Amino acid sequence: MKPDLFPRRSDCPINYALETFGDKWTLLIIRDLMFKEKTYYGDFLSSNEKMSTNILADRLKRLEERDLVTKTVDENNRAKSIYALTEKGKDLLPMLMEITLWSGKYYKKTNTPKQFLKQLENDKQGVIEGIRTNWES
Amino acid sequence: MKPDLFPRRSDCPINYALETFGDKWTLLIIRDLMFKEKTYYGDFLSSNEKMSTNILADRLKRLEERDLVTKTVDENNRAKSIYALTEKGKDLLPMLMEITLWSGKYYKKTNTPKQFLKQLENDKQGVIEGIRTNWES
DNA sequence: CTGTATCCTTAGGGATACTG
DNA sequence: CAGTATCCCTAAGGATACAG
Repeated sequence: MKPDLFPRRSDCPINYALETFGDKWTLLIIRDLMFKEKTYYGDFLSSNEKMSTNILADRLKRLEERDLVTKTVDENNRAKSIYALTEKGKDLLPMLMEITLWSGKYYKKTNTPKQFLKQLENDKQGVIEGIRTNWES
Repeated sequence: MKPDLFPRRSDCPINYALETFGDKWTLLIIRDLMFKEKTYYGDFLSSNEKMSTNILADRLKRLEERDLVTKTVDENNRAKSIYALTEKGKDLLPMLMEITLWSGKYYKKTNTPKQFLKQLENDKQGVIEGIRTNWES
């Protein structure tokens, strides 16, 4: 793994996380990779939040630089790339689950089904498959 | 509790979280309130990340609007205010712990002691006191 | 010291055109 | 479709002055 050689405001772990994915867009890409099995450039563009192409390209590049995401050529269509989470990226799952639980508790309009939040609360391990099948677009 | 009446890009819970505290500064204030028991305006300014006064004022206002933080007059010195986490704010603790664990695994320079990360891993509940005593500034 | 306000520069990001 | 590039406006935010 590449060393992290980006300028930092401090050595605080919270700050490290913020400087790695702390903006209004990056975590949406992680979400799509983790829960929606999106893999192509166009997949990310089609999300509800409507991110623009320059932002997407920029964030994918940053995620690659920070070793959260890999970019490989699709052998079935060498004109496009497959984006995938690294171990470092996949390890954000527990954090994403906690975020989902928190939002589920306080954001009444969340599109995550109530019974699914309950299931998440009871079994925080090994739920990624459940997430993938239950998550609404 | 006030209803959430802010414009949203989507009803996704991850997106809700991003629109509530998804920027490079807000979570640092939450961190200071949660782990360092900072309560005054100047306390936040003195953190390592050196946020400027206009940013701090703006973020504190947003956090109040979103019911993560309360602002009350200090009866010992009525010229200053005491900032504190609401239940909604305190409920971010599990997420902050997961962030700390993740950064501890991948950010080698983190100032969080190794044995403390191990303790956090083993006992994710009821560790707030431990965090407060072990956290380095 | 607690905040607010202002000035000003840079970064974020929407729209869209363009290339392979 | 995948991805880059440009145009241009707005938001973020550093520095600093100022008021209570």
